[in-house]
Amino acid sequence: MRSPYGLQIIENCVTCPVKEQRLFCNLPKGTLQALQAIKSTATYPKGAMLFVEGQESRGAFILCKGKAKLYTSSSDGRTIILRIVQPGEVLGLTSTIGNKAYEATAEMLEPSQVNFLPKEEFLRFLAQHGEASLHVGKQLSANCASAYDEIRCLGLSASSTEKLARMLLSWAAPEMKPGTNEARLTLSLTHEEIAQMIGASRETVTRIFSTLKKKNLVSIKGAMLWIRDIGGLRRMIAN
Amino acid sequence: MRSPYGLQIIENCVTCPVKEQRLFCNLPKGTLQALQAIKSTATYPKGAMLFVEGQESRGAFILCKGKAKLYTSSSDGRTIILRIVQPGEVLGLTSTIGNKAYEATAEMLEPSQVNFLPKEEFLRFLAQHGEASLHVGKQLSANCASAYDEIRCLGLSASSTEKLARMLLSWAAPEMKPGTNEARLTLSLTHEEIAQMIGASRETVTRIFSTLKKKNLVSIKGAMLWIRDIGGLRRMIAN
DNA sequence: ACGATTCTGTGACGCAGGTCACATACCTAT
DNA sequence: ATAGGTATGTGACCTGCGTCACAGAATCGT
Repeated sequence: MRSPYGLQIIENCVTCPVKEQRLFCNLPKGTLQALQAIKSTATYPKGAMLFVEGQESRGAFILCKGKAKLYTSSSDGRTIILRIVQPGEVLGLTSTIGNKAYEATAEMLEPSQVNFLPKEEFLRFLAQHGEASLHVGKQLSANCASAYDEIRCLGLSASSTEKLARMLLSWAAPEMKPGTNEARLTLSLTHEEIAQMIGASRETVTRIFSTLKKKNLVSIKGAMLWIRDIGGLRRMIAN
Repeated sequence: MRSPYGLQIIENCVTCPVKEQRLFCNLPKGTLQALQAIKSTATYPKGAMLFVEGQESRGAFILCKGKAKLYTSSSDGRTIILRIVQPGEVLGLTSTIGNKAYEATAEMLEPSQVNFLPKEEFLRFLAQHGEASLHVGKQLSANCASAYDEIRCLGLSASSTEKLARMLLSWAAPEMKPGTNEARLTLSLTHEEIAQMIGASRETVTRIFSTLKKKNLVSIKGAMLWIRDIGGLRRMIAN
């Protein structure tokens, strides 16, 4: 089946072709069947919001395809991005488990497929499937780890340049083969959004990219970012 | 039984007088007995470290009495405090569940009692007691929430004054009776440590406290901090 | 009770980066 | 193409706060 936005839908969790690579979805068959029974699938366009900060939690969302950003804002318009959510991760888990209001807003960065798990059914499902509780634990644990990484980035950096370098390196990490001093990655965020991840202004991000290019540490064509000198970037952060 | 440092030890989890008020310890009797069987109790002086960032995780620690700080440092000496751990909370849970190295250092702020749960036994215990897994989830969920709060504080604040105001208000929150415009609390952290929580320098913290006193928003005698005007403090943060 | 640490308070100085104000480049739709 | 919106690039200005350098207070250990 095909949805709007040209998205190929994954209908069935049990036969999902990529479940093994995923933090939450890699469950035994019986458990997946139970999950399949309570989930409902939907697709969203870019810019759609799964939930908004402060809403009472309705349940959790498994991101099957696409990307999302999770952010909070202050009333004076400032925004900080808590994390970028990748396929296979679960959104709204903290609030659903803790039975609290959503602590952030989830907005799609691309056309995406999402499986919704209503709170009541999901909690009942967890109570009956100990295996799944463990996966919830692992997902929450990963959320914590990434939150701590962000705190490290925000708190330990002496300058915005350092924060940006940290970010680029953390993005490059998955693509990096040991031995090479280069990495290629497509950056799907705008300078504005990058600024919101590192707690800086949009102009500062633009300026830092300029000086990085000038120093031949990176080069950019369109959405393509080449890191030419990973060692050089590393030397910019005091770690 | 009494330990060094004049600490009255809680020997038995099953008969623990305060377990109900605690996030993790409020478990059914049978589960608590199983927990009791695998835990080992120890006491630590101020300054002792339960674990150090980067060590392979040995297990989780329940803080029964006392307080601890959880922090990471960069190699150039900068330090950021991730959170202050209160009695009844579990330390090292993220790393133990995620089976990764400890992502922070845990250091006692006061003489403390700690129950240690070795990794293997703890994971086996969780597999056998679904109820406990839920409590683990709740603790992890609380950890995430507090990490997100810290990110909000670091990222959304326009100034260090705002960050400090946020911190004071979050500390005051539990003590506050609705209607009053005052709160009293004892601050057990040094200016240096407060600075490490909000990502500022020690001098800045001292200076901000000076101006807050000058504006009659707070007053300080020794470790006692009176917030005289909660509304005034709130008006300092853009939220 | 003693010095020895460890905390707190304050001045002087410099610069990183926020803000404002534009100019230009890039998409997307009609 | 053309236009309207969004993203990027860059200069000018100014201020918050980090750093250094001390001095006084408080706390600790023996």
